[in-house]
Formats: sequence, C-alpha cells, structure tokens
Amino acid sequence: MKFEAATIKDIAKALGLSVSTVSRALRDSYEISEATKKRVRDYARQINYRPNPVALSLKEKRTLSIGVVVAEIANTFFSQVINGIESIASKKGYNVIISQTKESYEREEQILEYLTSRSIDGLIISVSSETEDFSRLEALHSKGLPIVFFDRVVDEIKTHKVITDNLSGVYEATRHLIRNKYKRIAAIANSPTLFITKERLEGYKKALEEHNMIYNPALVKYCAHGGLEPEEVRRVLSELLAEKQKPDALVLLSDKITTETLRILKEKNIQVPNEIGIIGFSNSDYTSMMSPSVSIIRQRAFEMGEISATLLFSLVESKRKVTDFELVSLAPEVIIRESSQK
Amino acid sequence: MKFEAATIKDIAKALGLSVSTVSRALRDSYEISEATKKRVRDYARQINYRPNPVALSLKEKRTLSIGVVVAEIANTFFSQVINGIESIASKKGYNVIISQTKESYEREEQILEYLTSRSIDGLIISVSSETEDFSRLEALHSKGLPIVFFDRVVDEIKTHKVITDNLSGVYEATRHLIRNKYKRIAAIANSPTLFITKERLEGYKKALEEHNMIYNPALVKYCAHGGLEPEEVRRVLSELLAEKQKPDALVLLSDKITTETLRILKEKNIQVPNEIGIIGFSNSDYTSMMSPSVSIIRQRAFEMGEISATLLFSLVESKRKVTDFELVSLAPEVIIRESSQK
DNA sequence: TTGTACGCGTTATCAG
DNA sequence: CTGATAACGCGTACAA
Repeated sequence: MKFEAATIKDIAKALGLSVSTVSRALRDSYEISEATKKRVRDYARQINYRPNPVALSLKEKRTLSIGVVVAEIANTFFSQVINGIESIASKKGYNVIISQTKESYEREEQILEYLTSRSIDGLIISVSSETEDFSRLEALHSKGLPIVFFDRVVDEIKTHKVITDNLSGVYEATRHLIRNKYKRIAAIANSPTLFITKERLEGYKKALEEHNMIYNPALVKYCAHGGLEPEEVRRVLSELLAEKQKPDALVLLSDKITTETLRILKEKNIQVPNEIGIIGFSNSDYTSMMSPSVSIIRQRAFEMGEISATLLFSLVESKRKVTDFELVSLAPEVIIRESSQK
Repeated sequence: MKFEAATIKDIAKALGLSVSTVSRALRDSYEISEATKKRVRDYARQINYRPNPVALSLKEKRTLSIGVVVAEIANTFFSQVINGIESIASKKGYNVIISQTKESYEREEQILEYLTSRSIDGLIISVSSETEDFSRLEALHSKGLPIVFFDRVVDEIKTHKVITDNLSGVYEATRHLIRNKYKRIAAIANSPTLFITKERLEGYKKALEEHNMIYNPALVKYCAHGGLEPEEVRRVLSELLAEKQKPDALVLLSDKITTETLRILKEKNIQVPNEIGIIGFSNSDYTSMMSPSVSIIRQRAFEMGEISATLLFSLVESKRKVTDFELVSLAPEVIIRESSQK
C-alpha cells in the first residue's frame, strides 16, 4: 500500500494557478499578491500539504540526513553517543540514520557502500574492530563526503576526530591499582588492530614503567571482536587465571569486556577486590550500584556525540574545502570505587 | 563542500551513448548488445558509479527508509528493540532513521511532522509518556502510512502492535512478592495515561485481589515522565517511605524507574530485600550482577524489534490495503533473584 | 503579478 | 539495437 500525499501540482490544479505561482506563494515570495498567497496558504493547510523532501533533496543535492555507524546500538557507550548526536541533529533539522557493524568488516563495507551512494550528507563512524583496510573510507573522504570519526578513529584519514584521552585514562587507572598494592596487573583489550587499543595499552605500559614494574606480554589479552562473541572474554579470562602466577588485578579496556568480565567473575564466585582487583571502561550507571561498586573509566559519551555532530555539521555546511582538522580529546572520568581497593 | 558522484549522464557522455542506453545496459536489458553492455559496465565500475537513491525514491515513491521513534535511545530496553529492528531492516535493504521524544509530546509532534512528509516508508513507534492526543498519528495512518506500535501502543489506532504481556508479567511478579510474605506492596508506574501503565497496574491489582489483599491507592505512584525527569522518582519514593505504614516491597513498572529506584535505595542505604523487597521491569544484564541480585521482569526487547520490523515490512510491501491486524503479545521473563526474597 | 520551461537522476514508453 | 522524451516534485530564471 502506498502513502500518497498532496503536491504543489494538486494545489495548482485546484486553485487554477500554475505550479510556480503556488510554489512562490508558499515560500512567501514578494512577487505574489497577498490575495493569492492567502488562497494558496489556506488551501495548502486544508489539505495538509507538505513539500516532498525527496524532491528537494534531488534538487538541492542534499538529503538532510547523516549516517551513524557503530559496532552495536545496544551498548551503553554507543547508545549514549547516539543520544548526543541525535540531540544536535534534530536541532539542525537532520535525520539520523543508524547502522551497526556488529564488529564485522564485511557489514561495515556493505553499510558504507549503501549509505554513501548519496543518501547521506555526512558520516559519523566508529570503525569495527575487524577493520584494517580503510581504502573505502579513504575513497569516500577524498571524494568529498564529510566524515567525523569518534572513539575508534582512523589515523590515516585526515578529518575531525573525537576521542577520549585513552592514554591518560588507562594510565591513571593502572597507577591507581599499583598504588593499591596490586602486583600482577593484567589487561584485557579489544582488537589489537584498533588505534584505541594501542593508545589504551600505552597508558597501561606507561604506568607500569613509571613504577618500575615489568611489562609482561603474557598478561595482556585481546578480544578480536571486542567481547561481542560470547566466548572470547571467557576464554582469555580463563587463560589469565591459569597463569602460573595469576594476575591479582585486571584493567578492562572496553565497555563490553568490562560487562562480560564482571559477569564471569560473579559466576565463578571470584572475590573482588581481594582475590582480584577490577577497573575498566564502562558507561553504565549500574556499576555504581553493584557490590562491590565497580571502579570505572567513564567516557564522556553524550558529549562525544554532541561534539562529533557539531563538527560534522561544520564540515557539511562549509562552503570551501576544509583542510584544518580538529582532534578533540575528552578527558575520561576515572571513578574509583570499591572493586579496585583491597 | 559537496559530495559529488558520477551519474548516468556522465557515463553516456564519456561513451558517446544516450542516457537511456546506459540505463538499460546497467540494468542488463535484453535489448542492448553485449558489446555495449560491456563498455558501459566497465566504465561504470571504473568511475565507481552508483545509482542515486534519491532520484530512485522520487521516481518510485519510496525511500527505502523506515522511521523509529522511541522515548530515549540510551535506555537499555529501547536500544535492544532498535537492535532488533535494525537487524531486520538491514537485511531488507532499508535504512533506519531514529528519533527520540525524550517523553515530550511536542517533540513527538515535530518528529512526526518531519519524518512523515514522505521521507519514510513506514513507522515503528512507542509513544511518549506525555502523548494523549493521537490525532496526528491517526491522520497519518488513515492516509496510508504503514505504522507498527510496540511497547506503548495506541489502543484507538487499528494496526499491528507488539507488546509484552504486561498484565501477566506484573501479576506474576506481584504474586511472587505476596508469597514471600511481603504485606504492603507498593507500585511505581509510568504516566497513568499510557496504555501499558494501565495494563501493568491491572496485573498488580489482580494479584492483590486473588490473595485477598486490599488495593490501596496511596501505595500506587506515577512518574509522568517515566523517570526521565531526575527528581520524579525520588519524590514519589520519598512519599511512599513517608507513609504512616510504609511499604515493605516495591513493584517498579518501567526500566528507567527501576534503575532510579535502585540508585536511590543504595544511596539511602535502605536494605534490600529485608527492609524493602524489589522487583521491577529491567532489561539490563547488570541486574544479575548486583548484590543483592535484582529480580526483574524482562521484556523480549530484541525479539520485539524483530517482530515489529517484520510486521512493518509486511505492511509496506503489501499491495492491497491491510485490514487484518495482529496484536503480538510476548511473554516476559519474570526472573526471581535475591532482591525480592526475605 | 503570474506563467513557462528547465534541471536535479533515473526509468519507462515510444520511435526509429 | 539505440535514442529521444516524459515523468517523479520542486524551485527558479526568464518571459509575458
């Protein structure tokens, strides 16, 4: 069944005017008499006329839509970012088209292929953990599609980027564990190919080095799909706990990994913070309500969305080619609670 | 700056053909010679030609986009529903345009006004808690816009609806509290105007009646904005705790209210489940990891999204006017944990 | 003050 | 086999 709506032509016919007169009357052009304007406006209201945005888009070569690509919508961090993006976009009169990669490069390719064939005016993206080939993004970017990266940014592509100051966040978190007498601090990270993974691990290493603790690669584990595959966190956690000298603390380097780890520790009845100390990325309010309450590195997700959207619109609305790009780095909140203090 | 892409016309010019020939060649029409087809296809690939979806939309009177309207994206329940919707939509080759009402009728009006001026082929909506006037939705619906309601459905409008079996969920939850010797069971609900609020309270009343407990209106409180306004949950909770005979258990009738209540109880250091028993709607995995773990009524959110989307596409793709509508009622999972058993 | 014609990108129809 | 033209809905330069 089709959804039919009135057009300018319908109004013109009904009122015995030409379409251009109607068009001008509706846009309140000075060339149209008040009498005609009134007739047109009254009739338009009566039949509830709305201009067809598709026709406008075709004409103006813009869609008033932006695309947002994230790994998973139902992830607190991403949904908060989307919240921020939507808040700005709706004020600007733009639609927000959401897609999720589920951490798959293939899906990401499909989405980009699909979205960017001119159905969006700009793109805000956090790449999937599998993505290592940025050529399609690069191609789109060099063709003039405005792109803003957030969270999982692509170093090679020169455009606006909004990230958390991952290094200091993790540095601070790790340092805190060290000061609380944890001796064997392990890290569970997202895919090693992600830029943010590298940054976060830098923070971890920096804290260890500054406190003369040796960096032991055996204590660093990766989840290629950021914990989205059900068993990957469980596997690396088992590996860690099976070490001869098993770790006494964990730094969890992504939201999903934090959630999964907490679930597994609870299930295995491992005592936090005594048996193992925990601090990790999380944007869930529930971490404060748990017992023990969970120490977290909290990203300014809503703000990140707002800033990303604002930067994107500055690109979209810019008349000239922008060559000066911003790298916005937001300080995370490192919130110390019970899970990291024995 | 604009994002320019190649068109059929560019190909035609470059190859010295007419646009119609190029169009047909690309669509592999039988009337075109293999040689020409090959030339066109090769060149199209070379310049990375993609048909302009906006032009297609104008011609075909469809946008391959659906609109999704929820109260708040960053709410676990809604983000899980959106996840389900997106999963189906992406398979069907549809874009998902997301908007949030933030529980405001005014915003909902704006969104509908905007979205439905032919930029979407169908709408999936859970109305805002403020919405009492459904005339715009009704108008859109009777004009032929396919609509599917989920969660907060509109009784008056005849179309597909997907809901949780709210009554039995709450009935079962309340009965469970009664069987666990709770005597003064209060309920905190979303706006009294919402259909689901009525249903949920029916479940509450039914359980009380069946166990010969008197229904005391003083023990039922409402949050007009579903807990989105920061202080509303705190206020009603204070009122309840100030009752001469204060309640010894709470049934929390929406996700947001459950989260807020748990936060406040923790803050006030009120002992759960002894001082007060808790069971409430929640779709957050964290409820299982809290201490005490929280008993919940869990909606099948992802599934609800999948079903809503499937039903919507059946409407969108239907050739004739559909008059036979489904009301899908999904059984919630009532998960009994520690917070409701003293 | 109002109307005609064109173009945005595409496909369908009709001509050749 | 290929090309010209109309149409989708709109806004605007140009004509009247």
